[in-house]
Amino acid sequence: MKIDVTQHLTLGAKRTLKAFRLAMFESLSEKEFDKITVNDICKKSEYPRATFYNYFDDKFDLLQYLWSYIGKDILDKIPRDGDGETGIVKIFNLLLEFFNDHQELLANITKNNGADSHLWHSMSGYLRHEADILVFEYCKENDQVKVPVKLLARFYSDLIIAVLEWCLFEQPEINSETADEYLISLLNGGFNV
Amino acid sequence: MKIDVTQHLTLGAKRTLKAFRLAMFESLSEKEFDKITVNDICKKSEYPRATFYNYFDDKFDLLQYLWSYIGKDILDKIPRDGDGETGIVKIFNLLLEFFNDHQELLANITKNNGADSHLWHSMSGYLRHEADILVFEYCKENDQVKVPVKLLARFYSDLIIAVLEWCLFEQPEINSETADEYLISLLNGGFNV
DNA sequence: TATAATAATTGACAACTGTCAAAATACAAC
DNA sequence: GTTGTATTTTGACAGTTGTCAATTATTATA
Repeated sequence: MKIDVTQHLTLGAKRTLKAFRLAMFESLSEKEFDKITVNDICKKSEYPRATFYNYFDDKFDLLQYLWSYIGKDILDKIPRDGDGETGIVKIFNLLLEFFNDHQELLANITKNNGADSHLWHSMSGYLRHEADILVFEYCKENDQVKVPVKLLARFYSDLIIAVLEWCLFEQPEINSETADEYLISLLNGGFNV
Repeated sequence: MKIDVTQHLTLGAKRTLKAFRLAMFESLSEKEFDKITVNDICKKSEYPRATFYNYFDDKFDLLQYLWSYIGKDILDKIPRDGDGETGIVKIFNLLLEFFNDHQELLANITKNNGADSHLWHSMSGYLRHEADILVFEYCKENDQVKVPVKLLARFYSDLIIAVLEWCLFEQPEINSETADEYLISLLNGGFNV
């Protein structure tokens, strides 16, 4: 990203960002990500290529920005002051709920691409990163563990994404109670249940 | 990959594959992956671009092939008939040992790129995939778990890669006993130790 | 509202990408 | 060895990428 979207943005910048965001989102429902070119985005948004590169490094960068824009909705709902296991389950449930409420977004991702697509990897990478930051806050308090806190947080965010992926792609008809059971089972170690 | 390297290869094909493999490996120690172009690889290997595209889809594809070629060494050492927890620790130890024995490879990866680089993601993605297949075999036997076997295997392979990454990038001076402790702690759930 | 400073937009450029169909080479059967 | 077939190699092409320095528009201040 060439500019800092957390800083104050002029009207023009907001307008341009919005146009690129929408163009990418629309393109994603039309063809697979690999086939989308910066030219496509520019034709759709009616901006010349050079303008695109004033804002983004490349199309991957725009995608990342799109996720973070969409993701704001989820992140705002998550309580900052959770406690360990409960907090993790909470984050997981909010993510699962988010995708249930945004079927058309999930459809876009799955449409021309599977769970192995660059598209999902990009989105799940973003979610994992955000989850990692939150979980780290939860773990910090807990100092009677043998494992470094940063590693522990990574472990939990990996787990959240793994179960989320399972629910979205392998078992879409799953109910949220079973999903939570899976999560908690793994949280307590798989072989020793 | 445009050809099937598991089938019989002619002398010419082997020669060409080797040239590209070595060119990529050498390039990786010279500059960061993002900066390496297909042209660079072709200049180094003394083949025209079109020949490159007869074998690989793009430079990412060549990289993937390079990992699988290098990875053969590790995979061959891993026992196919492990049992649950012990098997997972065994895989982890072999991976850690492999990187200790191949410092120069790890140096290449780390040189112009961190743990967040495309380079390491590509390699760890390959290792995770291979670990997943092996772990799945280990888990299949165990039918008293509440969680789907495929999800369980994914969970364990994620864990192996997470601890491996920790050892290689965050705590390179770690001894293998502590590393195993971390792994086993997480294997039994983090909060409940 | 006039002005200076700042930010956004632009077309043109050189380099890189991936794909042909044609040419050259290697291979197997006789 | 010669022949015909299959594979490998090749140069040339059209399209895409990312970067300039120059131009235009927008903003804040007087």
